[in-house]
Amino acid sequence: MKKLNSTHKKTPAKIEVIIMAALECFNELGFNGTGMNDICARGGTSVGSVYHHFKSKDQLAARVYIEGIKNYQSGYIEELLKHNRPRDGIFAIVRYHINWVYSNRDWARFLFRMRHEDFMWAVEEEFAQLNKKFFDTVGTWFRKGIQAGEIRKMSPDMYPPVLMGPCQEFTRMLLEGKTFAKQETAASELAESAWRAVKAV
Amino acid sequence: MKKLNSTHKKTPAKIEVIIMAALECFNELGFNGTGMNDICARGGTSVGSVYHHFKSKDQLAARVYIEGIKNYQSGYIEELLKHNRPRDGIFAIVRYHINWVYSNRDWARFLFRMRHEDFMWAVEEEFAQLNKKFFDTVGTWFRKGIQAGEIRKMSPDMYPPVLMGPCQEFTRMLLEGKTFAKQETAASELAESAWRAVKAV
DNA sequence: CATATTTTAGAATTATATTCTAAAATATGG
DNA sequence: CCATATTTTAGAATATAATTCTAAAATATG
Repeated sequence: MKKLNSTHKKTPAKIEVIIMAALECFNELGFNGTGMNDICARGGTSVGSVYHHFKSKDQLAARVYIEGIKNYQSGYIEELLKHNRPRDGIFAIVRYHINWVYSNRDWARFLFRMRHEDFMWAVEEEFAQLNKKFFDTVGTWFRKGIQAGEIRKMSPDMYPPVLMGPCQEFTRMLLEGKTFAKQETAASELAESAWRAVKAV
Repeated sequence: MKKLNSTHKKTPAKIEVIIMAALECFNELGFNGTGMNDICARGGTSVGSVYHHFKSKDQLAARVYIEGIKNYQSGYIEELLKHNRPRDGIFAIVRYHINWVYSNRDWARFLFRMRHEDFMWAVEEEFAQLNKKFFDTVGTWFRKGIQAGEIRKMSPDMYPPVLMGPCQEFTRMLLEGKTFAKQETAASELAESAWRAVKAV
């Protein structure tokens, strides 16, 4: 009559509820402004329950972050791999980034705001792993274009900032309410800029 | 025999000591990881004293931020105004940004990490003011180049991200230990990229 | 020098993240 | 379906750390 490590059927759903409640609270009240109370209230659950599923407030926030970054990265890779020519790939990922932020504002806001929070140490290892895989894939894709002479040579570390820096900054402004530029305009102008910055000619 | 609002001679020095102690603690231990205790210990002062000069931990952190951003922005403007040709100005500010980060790591780390912290609401107004003045000045400078046809036309909101986004991302990587690129290499490659992205031809 | 004001110090208070205990719910072998 | 080991929930108790408070010390100025 012994059982081990089984898990109740509704547990994954409950965890998801807590994560979404946490995401909303953190966005509305900030990390420090959010009490475990607030999360429990919004998720319709109890302190004990939350602590049963998550080791700490930090762990919880970190899980939220991982959830978001996974979604972003997987879509990014999927989009990139649809294309072969450097120019097409660059336009695609810039567009992807901007669209993703426009249609996942809550997640995007959380990812931007929390990128450097203390609690990220709670998932340092996992986060590094995700990033490594992500940058490896992207790097491999771009190497083709560089070797084919379609993308100009720079120190390898410069490509990510040059390509994605502008959309990062633009979407940051967007989420801070500092710009109301149209999605379409932004996407095409930033993609064009990125392409000019790296194309070989 | 009545006096009002006078201030002891050593007060400004003390405030500076507290600010530097706070900067170091926050960088080493994170905002939440830092106790008022830690700051007092490092600054050789007492809780009561710190609270006499700063309304709260949030206020203190926010003052540190403002101190740092003022230094960064004033140097930036000074550098930009030394130049007249768009290309020269762009090279100068990219270089300035990178050099500033290399030679003010502590401040830079703090500014990056804390940009979206809750406590920034404590100085929202002042921060907005600084940014407005900063962007106005920069905007005015660039408008010349655009009108002279040396810089291509884009939505106005795109210039800041296109010009500074790459160095922002690069220096972020630098502070996270994700790159060891040489200061000189980074500066020239990123400046060149920025110039290609916006030049008219 | 006298005294109003500012500054310092540290104890007391308050707020809130975390731990703990026990009850309720659930899964599974029989 | 039953018995029971395990997981999950709940909320009270505890611990930690920010903030407030009170009084003493230091300082500026008429």
